[in-house]
Amino acid sequence: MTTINDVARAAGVSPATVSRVFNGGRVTPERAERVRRAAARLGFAPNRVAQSLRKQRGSVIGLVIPDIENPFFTSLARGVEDAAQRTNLSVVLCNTDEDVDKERRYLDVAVAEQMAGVIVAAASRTRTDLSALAARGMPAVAVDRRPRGALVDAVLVDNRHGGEAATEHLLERGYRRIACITGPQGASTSEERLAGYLDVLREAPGHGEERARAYTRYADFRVEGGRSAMAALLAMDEPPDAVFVANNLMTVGALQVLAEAGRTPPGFGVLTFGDVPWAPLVRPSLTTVELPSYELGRAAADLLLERVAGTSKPLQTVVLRTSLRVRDSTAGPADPVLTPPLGAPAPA
Amino acid sequence: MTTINDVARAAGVSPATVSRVFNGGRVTPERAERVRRAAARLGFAPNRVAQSLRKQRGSVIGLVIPDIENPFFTSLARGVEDAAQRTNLSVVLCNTDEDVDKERRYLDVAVAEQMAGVIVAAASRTRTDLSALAARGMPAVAVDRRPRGALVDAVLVDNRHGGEAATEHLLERGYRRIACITGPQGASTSEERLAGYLDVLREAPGHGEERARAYTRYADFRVEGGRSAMAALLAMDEPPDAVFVANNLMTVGALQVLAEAGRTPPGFGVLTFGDVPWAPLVRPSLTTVELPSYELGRAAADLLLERVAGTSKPLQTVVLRTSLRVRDSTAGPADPVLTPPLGAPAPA
DNA sequence: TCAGTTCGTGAAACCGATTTCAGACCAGGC
DNA sequence: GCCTGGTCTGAAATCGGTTTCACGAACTGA
Repeated sequence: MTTINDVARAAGVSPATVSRVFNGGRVTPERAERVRRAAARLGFAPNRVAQSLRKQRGSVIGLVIPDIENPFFTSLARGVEDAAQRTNLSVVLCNTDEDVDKERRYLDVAVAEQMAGVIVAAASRTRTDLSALAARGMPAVAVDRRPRGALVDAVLVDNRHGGEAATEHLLERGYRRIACITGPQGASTSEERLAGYLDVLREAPGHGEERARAYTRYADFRVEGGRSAMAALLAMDEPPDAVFVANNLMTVGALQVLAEAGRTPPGFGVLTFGDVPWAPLVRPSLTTVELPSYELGRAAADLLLERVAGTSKPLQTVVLRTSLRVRDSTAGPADPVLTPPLGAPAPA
Repeated sequence: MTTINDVARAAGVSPATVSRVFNGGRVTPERAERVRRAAARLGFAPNRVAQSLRKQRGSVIGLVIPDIENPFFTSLARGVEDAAQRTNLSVVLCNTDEDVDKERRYLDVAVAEQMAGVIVAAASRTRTDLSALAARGMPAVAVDRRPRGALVDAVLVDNRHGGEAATEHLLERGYRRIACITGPQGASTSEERLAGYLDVLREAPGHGEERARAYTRYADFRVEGGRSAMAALLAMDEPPDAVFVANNLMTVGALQVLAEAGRTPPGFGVLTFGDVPWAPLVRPSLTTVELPSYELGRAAADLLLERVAGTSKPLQTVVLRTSLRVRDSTAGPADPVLTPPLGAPAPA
């Protein structure tokens, strides 16, 4: 390892001068050039560990996400990375597996490694604790989910609006018994998406909140949870004819169960929240509430970079909109006799 | 930040003693207890940056992968993480996007951050350069792909065997014109899988190497590459009736094109290398050469941890076997009159 | 010409741990 | 009583940078 001292000796200057050359201090051009040449010749690259120790701040930012296998988060990660790329900070990914303990360990590592900052998609709204970071003065940005009481910047999705748009769409297409499979109770994302669903059905003639709640199932945002929730819905006395599923993984589970039961879209309406990757493979194509996952990461990184640079702006919350992408899985119910879709010709 | 000095003062001992308490030096039990209590009371956690600087070795290991959106690598990452979990090392993920420059930057970061070691799934066999790591004495393990000439431990997959098994299976099921979509030329994985395919067809009556090569297309391991390769194959004068696709993403592209052309499995045989996630959604289910992705990560981490611990074993290469998982997409050709599947009754 | 700036520079302190080294202390053997 | 050997301890050096501080030279304006 060639150090700053080696370079200094080779260039006939003091280490302080070398440091100044690389950090924008004032150095006469002639000396600076000598230093640069010596550095290049020796293949000098500053030891980031020593830098971090002295500056009391590292040059990596941590991105803490709950599920690396979910394309939503990988796309988000890509957004973060692209934003960081333009600075000299590197991004490292920490996967918590929705496990609060694992998450806490990673946050401890972030502190111990003196990371420049952290972007956190919290594993739990109530149990994720960002206060240790704040106490150490480490900038943090919450993304997708805002942990309760955390005094941090946040970049969120307008989940409620997404839930409303989804439900309205299913109503318009003539589905009569619209179910909802949402995530765990207590997760802000699931609660909000559910709230959007309830908002719409509460006011819809023939539906109402009570009925909507009867058609609601809580699951765990995972494939298996989607399976069992869908199975439970199909086992009802009066099973639903459409379902709004509050995340992409659960949709996969739901689709499996539907296929096994022979109830395929669009006869049985399926609308999913969040892009299902490989969606092009699914027949019929899936109507989706699209999440701006990449932009979410991008925006979070921009916010964090500002804080790292030392801005003293008041805390911000940015909310990004979802958009409904209509495809074939919600074309209309199998049995239009009972419930003609809007604008459909009357049955013969 | 409470430091080792704060703890020392609070416990009435020297910093050296505090360090010894936490690193297994000899300290009288009574003092050790005093130190531990003081540390707990002050919420002391050693500053990893300072540790790294002094020890000349950090406590994170870098996992450098080419495509974080590919479930193969996320599963591999999980294997690495689980193995590291049992030590006090943390894993950070670096996504290179198959981009050699980005990869080089990450490797530089690994050196500058004095990481304990790196596990690399190389972006390029010829252009990925691990020598800088070796020069700095940083342990490295190549996984899935071995960069040319790198003197490192490696954990690989028996791609050739997988390619053979796949091709044999398609032959046995009665397909007559078996194509292969493989990855980029020069990538060891694509070359080996192709080699397995050629091995089998070279000896197969009615096939032979020349014909097999005519049915071979090189693509880029991505969805779009799979699309265009499949389209090119279908446009041939005598299009294939089955395809062996050398990775999961390209299979997605190929399936799209096949669906659009109305040529669906198993009438058109499709066999994919590597688990397609969401595979349960695809009808018919896909016959697959399964890759031991998790175990790959696990084994690579174990190897790396040994090196980090300072073993002086000679370099190792571990090769893990693939296994053929037969499902419905290779049930037999659409037109068994021409080519009765083995054991099928003669057509009436 | 002289006081007052400004600029460039290197010596030295500093970040927070680990580790070496030398000394204090004690027990045991002669 | 003295020497030997072992154990425990703290002072100080060290890792590789950044930053403060003081100093000398050059420049400015009167």
